[in-house]
Amino acid sequence: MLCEKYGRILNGDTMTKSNKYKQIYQELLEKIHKGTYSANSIMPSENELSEMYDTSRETIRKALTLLAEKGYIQKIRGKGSLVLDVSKLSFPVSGLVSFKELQRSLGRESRTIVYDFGLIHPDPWLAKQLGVDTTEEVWKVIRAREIQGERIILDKDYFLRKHVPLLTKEICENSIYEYLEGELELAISFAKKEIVVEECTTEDQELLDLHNDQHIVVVKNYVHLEDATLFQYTESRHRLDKFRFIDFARRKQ
Amino acid sequence: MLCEKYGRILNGDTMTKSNKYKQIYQELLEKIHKGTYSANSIMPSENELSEMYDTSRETIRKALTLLAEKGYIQKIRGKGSLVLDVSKLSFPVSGLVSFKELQRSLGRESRTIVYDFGLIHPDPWLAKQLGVDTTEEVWKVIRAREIQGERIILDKDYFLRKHVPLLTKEICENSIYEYLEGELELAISFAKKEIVVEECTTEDQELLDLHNDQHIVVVKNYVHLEDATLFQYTESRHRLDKFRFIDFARRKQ
DNA sequence: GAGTGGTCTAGACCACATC
DNA sequence: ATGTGGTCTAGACCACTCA
Repeated sequence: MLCEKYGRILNGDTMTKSNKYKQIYQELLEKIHKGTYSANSIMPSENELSEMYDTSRETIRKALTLLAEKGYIQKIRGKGSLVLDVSKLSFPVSGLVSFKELQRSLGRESRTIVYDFGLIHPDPWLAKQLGVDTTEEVWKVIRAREIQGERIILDKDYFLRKHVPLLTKEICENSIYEYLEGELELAISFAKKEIVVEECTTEDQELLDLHNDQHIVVVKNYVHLEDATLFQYTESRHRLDKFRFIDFARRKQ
Repeated sequence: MLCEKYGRILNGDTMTKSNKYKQIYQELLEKIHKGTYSANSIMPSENELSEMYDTSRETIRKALTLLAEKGYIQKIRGKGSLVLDVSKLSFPVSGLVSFKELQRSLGRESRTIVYDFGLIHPDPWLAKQLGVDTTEEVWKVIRAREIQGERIILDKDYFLRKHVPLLTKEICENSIYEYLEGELELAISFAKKEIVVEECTTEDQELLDLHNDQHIVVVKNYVHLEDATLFQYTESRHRLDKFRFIDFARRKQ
């Protein structure tokens, strides 16, 4: 039975947490990607799945709810769970998607240029954004993202030092998020994102390859930890013609 | 006990569905807004709530999960459910927010100008967007949204006639969404939103009050019904300086 | 009428935080 | 040691779809 497999995975060396419904979610997702459960067909019912995975129906439902929230299936009452067309949804979705993930999924050549990097004391505006006072120590990182030879995105990151003791230029050249989640195991919980269009600053013009654009798309990110404290403020400044944002919203309530 | 109250509400004339956890969600939300559960304090525990509402803990958890997904509380393991600062989250969040809701929440004077309205057969491009062929009948609605005397947003809506038999100019001048959900009780299920910046068309320049802008922010919306069929495609074209998008993303998995 | 997903229950054990 | 939220179970009834 499949349950044995989960047992082994869960109790193996690499896994730290048991999470049957997440394991089942991963397995089902694989089957959708491989076409075992093909687009526009109905998946096995919740009762069938709970037998197949030797678990309770509520646990299967948690796994299916995850799939539905991420847009892989659509549950239809009285009929079953419809597998949606994955190929149409492969683009990463709103939320905490990092630059590296984005590039990987698009398969493009990219490079990161670190312009500025160090510890500062925030000015009053930044202190307010971060919800601290101006005596706090803050990491400041200014990076340009180069895609196919053009500097497209200017990322300005500010982290609270008390949450991130050490940061190096090498880390900034790769993915800060990967470092934070992988090395520090910081628990990023939720983020507020705000998208507006602003007029270009001289900094934008110096650090990016703009084509006489007057404007720039600014994505502001406020990232919170699991205890609900704010620990990062980021501005991601995108050239107009290369900006794209996709959001997959599911009706709640 | 409170449960009696729910019993009455649920079995009353106006309610059609019993949904204990949604009722509890509404009650708790009210208490948060009223300050009974104040910002930065810990709510009653799940066990306490399940006694208070005379229900099982899993049902309380469903209500709390709703609150957390919408950003009103933050659950912290071992500690409790932290009430977040509602005043900072009052702006409508990503998803299926209609123009009317948005204006209402901002309290601004606004007007809708219907430029074009009628039944068409889609051209090949639109047919592809909607996932039908060119023989299908489609409602086409072109509206400008005027805020404080300036035409800021150009909305281009396309609905499949087979899902929306009747549409009038009056409905378009108000909220189509309210009509669809209120009158037709259409079950809108999920939407994909895409935000890009495009060059202005002559149509944009004619129908909006642009200030020599070369570009315009385009929000493309693909709206699906509960049976996963696509039934609406919308383009919302915003003047650069008035565009704002807010997204509240919660970490999943 | 049989099968589906949606809701609900009354337990249970766990990891974690606090005292 | 106690209390918290996170997970899981084995039932149950409901509204809905479809033959």
